[in-house]
Amino acid sequence: MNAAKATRMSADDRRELVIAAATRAFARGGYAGTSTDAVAREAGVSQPYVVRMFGTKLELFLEVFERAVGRIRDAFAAVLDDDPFDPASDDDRARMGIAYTELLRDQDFLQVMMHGFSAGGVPEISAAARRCMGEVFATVRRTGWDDEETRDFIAYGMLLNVMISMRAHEHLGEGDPLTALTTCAFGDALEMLESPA
Amino acid sequence: MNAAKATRMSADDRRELVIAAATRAFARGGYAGTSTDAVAREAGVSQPYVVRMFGTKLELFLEVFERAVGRIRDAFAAVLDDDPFDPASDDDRARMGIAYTELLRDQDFLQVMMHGFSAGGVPEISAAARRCMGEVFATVRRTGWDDEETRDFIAYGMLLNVMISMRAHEHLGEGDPLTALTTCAFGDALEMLESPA
DNA sequence: TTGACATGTTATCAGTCGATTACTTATCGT
DNA sequence: ACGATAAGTAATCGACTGATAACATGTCAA
Repeated sequence: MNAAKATRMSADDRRELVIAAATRAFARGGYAGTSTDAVAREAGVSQPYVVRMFGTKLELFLEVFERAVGRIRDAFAAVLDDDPFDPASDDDRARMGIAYTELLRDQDFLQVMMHGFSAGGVPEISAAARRCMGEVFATVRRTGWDDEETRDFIAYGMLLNVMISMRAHEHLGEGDPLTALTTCAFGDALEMLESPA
Repeated sequence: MNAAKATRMSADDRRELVIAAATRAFARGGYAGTSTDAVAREAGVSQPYVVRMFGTKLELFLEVFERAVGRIRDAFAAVLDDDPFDPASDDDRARMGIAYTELLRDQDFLQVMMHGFSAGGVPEISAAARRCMGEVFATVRRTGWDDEETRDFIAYGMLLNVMISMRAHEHLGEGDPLTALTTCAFGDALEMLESPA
C-alpha cells in the first residue's frame, strides 16, 4: 500500500505544516514576492486549500510573521526566565548574545522578520511589525539594561539580520570589504551559519 | 496653449524623472510589490515606455537601488572629504551621525535600500546589496575607525532604517514600548522626520 | 520644407495571481 | 454499516503583470 495516498491529517497538524512551509517560502520571496501557490507546493497541498485555511494571503503572512518574531522574542525571554539576570554582568550580556546566535540556525525566521519589518507599504504588516518590535524591545528591556543599551543590542541584531538577508556569509572572499564586515559582525557565530549541525 | 500637451523632454531628463518616480514607488512596495505600471503612473508616462527605457523591471530596480545606496555612501564620503577627520574625536563622530540624520529627510532612499537588503531571494538584487553594503563599509572605514566601531555605526543605521520602514515615527504614543525605542533611537533627529523643512 | 531620428503612446498578449465554487473522499461516532 | 462531518482537490474566474509590436508625433539639421 502506498503511504503517499489516502492518509489524512488533523486540520491543526496540517496547519502547522503549512505555516512551516510558508515560513520557508516567505523567507525567500517576502510577502509580495511569494504566491499562495508557491506556499502550497512547498507544503505539498493544493493552492485553494492554503487560501481557505487562512482566509487570505495577508492573514497567512501575518501568522507566519508573528510566529517568527515571537520565536525570537521567546528566545530572549527564556534567557531571562532560566536564571537570574544581572544587567551589569558581562557574562549575562554574553548569554543574551548567545541566545541570538542560536537563532542563526533558523535563518528563515530572521528573513521573514526582515521582510515584515521592511513592508511599510502594507499597513496591516507594518502595524504588526511595530507591535512585534515593541514586544521584543520590552522583552530585552527586562534584562535591566537601560533604553540605550537595549537599543544598541537590538541594533546589532538588525545588522546581523540584514547581513543574513543579503547572504553575506555565503559570499566570503579575501580582501572583500563586505567580508571584513561579515567576519567582524558574526565572529565565532559564523560557524553557526555554515554547518547547522 | 496647454503645456500638458506636446512639450517633450530629452530622454536623459525623462530618465531621471522616471528614476525619481520609481524610487518613490519602490520605497512603498519593494521590488515584487511594485508594478511597472505603478511606476509609470507615478512618473506620468506610459507603462511600456518605462519598460523599454530600462529593459526589464529588474534593471530598473537595480538602478534605483544602487542610486539610493550611492547617495547614502556619498553623504558619508562628503563628511570625510570636506574636512580632516579624527577617528578619536567625538565631534567628528557626531559629524558622521549628523550626515546620516540629514538622510532622514529622504526616507524613500532608505526604504529602497532596506527593500534591496531584504531581497535575498532575487540573486541579482542580493548581489547588488552585498556590493553596495561593502562600499558603504569601506567608505565609513575611511574615518580611521577600526572594524568594530565602523560595524557599530552601521548597525545603528540599520536600526534606524528598520524603524523608518515600519513607520515607527508616525505612531508615537505614550507608554508604548516602541515609542520608547523610537525616541531613544532617533533622539533630536525625530524632528527631522516630522517636518522635512 | 522635408525627412530622419528621437520621443513617446495605444493595443495587445501570454502568463500568473488570489480567490471562489463545486466536488470528492477519508474518518469516526453511533 | 452508515451517515455526518472534516479534510482535501479540481476546475475555473476576473484581475493584474511584464513585455512586445505597431503606430504616432515632436524636433532639428540640411
